[in-house]
Amino acid sequence: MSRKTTIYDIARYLKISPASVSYVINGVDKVSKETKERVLAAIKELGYSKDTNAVYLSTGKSNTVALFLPSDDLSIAFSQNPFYGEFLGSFIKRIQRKGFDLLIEPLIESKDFSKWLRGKNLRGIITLGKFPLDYFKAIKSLDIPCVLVDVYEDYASEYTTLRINDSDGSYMATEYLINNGHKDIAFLAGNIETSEIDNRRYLGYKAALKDYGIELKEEYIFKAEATFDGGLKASKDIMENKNITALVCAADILAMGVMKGYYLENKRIPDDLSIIGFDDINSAELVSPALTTIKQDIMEKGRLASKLLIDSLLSNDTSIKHLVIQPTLIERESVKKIN
Amino acid sequence: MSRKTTIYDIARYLKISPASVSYVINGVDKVSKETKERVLAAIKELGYSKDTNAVYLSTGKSNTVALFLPSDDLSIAFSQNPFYGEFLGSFIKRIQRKGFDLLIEPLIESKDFSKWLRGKNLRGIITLGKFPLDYFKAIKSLDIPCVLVDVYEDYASEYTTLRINDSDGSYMATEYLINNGHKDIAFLAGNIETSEIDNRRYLGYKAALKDYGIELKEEYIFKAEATFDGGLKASKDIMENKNITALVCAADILAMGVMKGYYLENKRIPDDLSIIGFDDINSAELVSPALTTIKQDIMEKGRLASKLLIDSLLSNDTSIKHLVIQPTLIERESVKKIN
DNA sequence: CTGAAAGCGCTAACAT
DNA sequence: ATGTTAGCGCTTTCAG
Repeated sequence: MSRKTTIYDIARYLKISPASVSYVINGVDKVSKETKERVLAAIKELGYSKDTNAVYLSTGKSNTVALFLPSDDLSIAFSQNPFYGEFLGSFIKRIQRKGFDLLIEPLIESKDFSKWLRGKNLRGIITLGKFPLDYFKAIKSLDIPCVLVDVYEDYASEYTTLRINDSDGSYMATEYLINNGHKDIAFLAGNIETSEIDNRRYLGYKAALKDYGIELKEEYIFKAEATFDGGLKASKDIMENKNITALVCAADILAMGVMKGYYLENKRIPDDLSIIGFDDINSAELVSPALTTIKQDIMEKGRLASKLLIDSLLSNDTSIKHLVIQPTLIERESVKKIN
Repeated sequence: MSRKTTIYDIARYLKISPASVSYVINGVDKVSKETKERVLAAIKELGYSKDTNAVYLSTGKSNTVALFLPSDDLSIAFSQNPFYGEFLGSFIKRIQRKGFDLLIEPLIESKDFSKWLRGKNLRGIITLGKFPLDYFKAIKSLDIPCVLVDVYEDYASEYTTLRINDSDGSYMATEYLINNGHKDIAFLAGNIETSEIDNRRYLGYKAALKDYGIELKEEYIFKAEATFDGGLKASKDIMENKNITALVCAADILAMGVMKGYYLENKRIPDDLSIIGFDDINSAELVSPALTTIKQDIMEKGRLASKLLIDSLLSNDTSIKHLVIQPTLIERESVKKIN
């Protein structure tokens, strides 16, 4: 494999200066039409392509954007949470189309996070989920475009953010149940106290009940570890309360655990319990009955995230923006009309 | 934000030469213990970190490894195939631990793929799935370490490859069914003729039947589009043949489609049909009944892929290796013992 | 053991 | 319109 072609090779070949070559490559309008064409031809002929590293070194501007994930173990993160992969795919597509490279970084444990970060020479940053405040501060001190996806803490207001409207989502879910004749509607979530997302989803449930004049019963609120097994365990408790006809879950995975619990007890969904999930994960339409759920459009999320970042990258506009995505109801088979 | 610290800053600060600083940074044994310590201290104090771009420019060796995916649309690839995300997570973890950066690239349509590739200055390459031969040739001409994951075509033998043992997998599946008393075992796959993976899975099924003296019946072989809907459609045909008691599917997603079909007809799995899948995708344990399946360990796959690549990267050993991963049977609820 | 200096490929003044 | 040249930050001979 021969050495790669540089602008010097082209310049020598054409007996012109490297600068001229550089100009045509970068579309700087300083060269005659004729040389421009000759250069373009030579580029093809000699098989030239730009060395991005050299460009960076010269301009000080890298083309690398980093995506930070809130896990120190990427393999676990991606395998347990299909959301990451989907978001990544949607995000990366557009970011690359604009000529940026994407680096995927786990949440590294490091005192020198700030220093480490600086050494990366990033052009922009996007984070997914909750990080220790220190990390955000370090990112901020870099003074480069940055967008925070799915962070709900107070300090997020100082950054450009993107998230979905969680309370609207569970409001819709609850309302849908009510419209299907349900009054005894339970709610199942991970932890309303510690998870801001769960809390917001709870608030939507609560608001819907209130708006429809249905009393909120303390004993209709269930907690579980936010996993399939958590849902499975919770199903036992839910079954015990014979009055409950419907359940809104703060996550599909919980809903599926509950469905499993009912299946194992030979009870039927939606006959014995109407159930509605949240997220619309891939499995939601695979299970039987297919899960009615609140969909958060992850592809859309990825698209918006990249748009937010790219706009800021290209325009050097660092003003703070907050985008909220509206979820939608996906009607499938797990809710039964009663009365 | 102040300019980043360079080795010159450190050198000036310590009144030594940049070269010495470079030496200690790279562990070149040419500096006195004393200056070494002073440099190390200064690095901490001044907050220095290496500029990888400059290193590359100087040495010509980049630290970037690229992962190529066989889709021009990454968002679709990742969302439809959770496998990608999981593999990525597992792979990236180890590759980063060794200090390499990972670039994720879609299958770009380009006459100049070869040229484009060269401009990326990659240190190593890993591909996932099937690509046009031209692409592999271009990669090969780069003469850098490269590992092909899940490619079954003949030319793959010229590269280092990694795949699972598909025929063993379906052999195990079929054998398991036989051991559970089944004799009338159907097989469902995407397309045995065009997909080498499907073909191998078919071969394992066939071999198991033969070894156990069960006649292979043409009418027990079903074809479907390799999707959930494909499985759903195929379920109708399978139901019609009342003799069939069990089914081995070449993919979990197909199995789930079939399960859905049975559910919609008010038939029960595994009572009306025992079913076994292949892959162990995430949903496999979420559905009811949970799907018994052949697991291909994707985390393991990612780990081995990174090991293969890293070994070759660090040792400059470009000898060709072929690794085959053994799948395992995951016993769940979708197979019933009969007789 | 330490330093000077050339050079990696490109950009962007500054000259011509 | 085109050429010259000084960096960007680092590595690496080659001298001292």
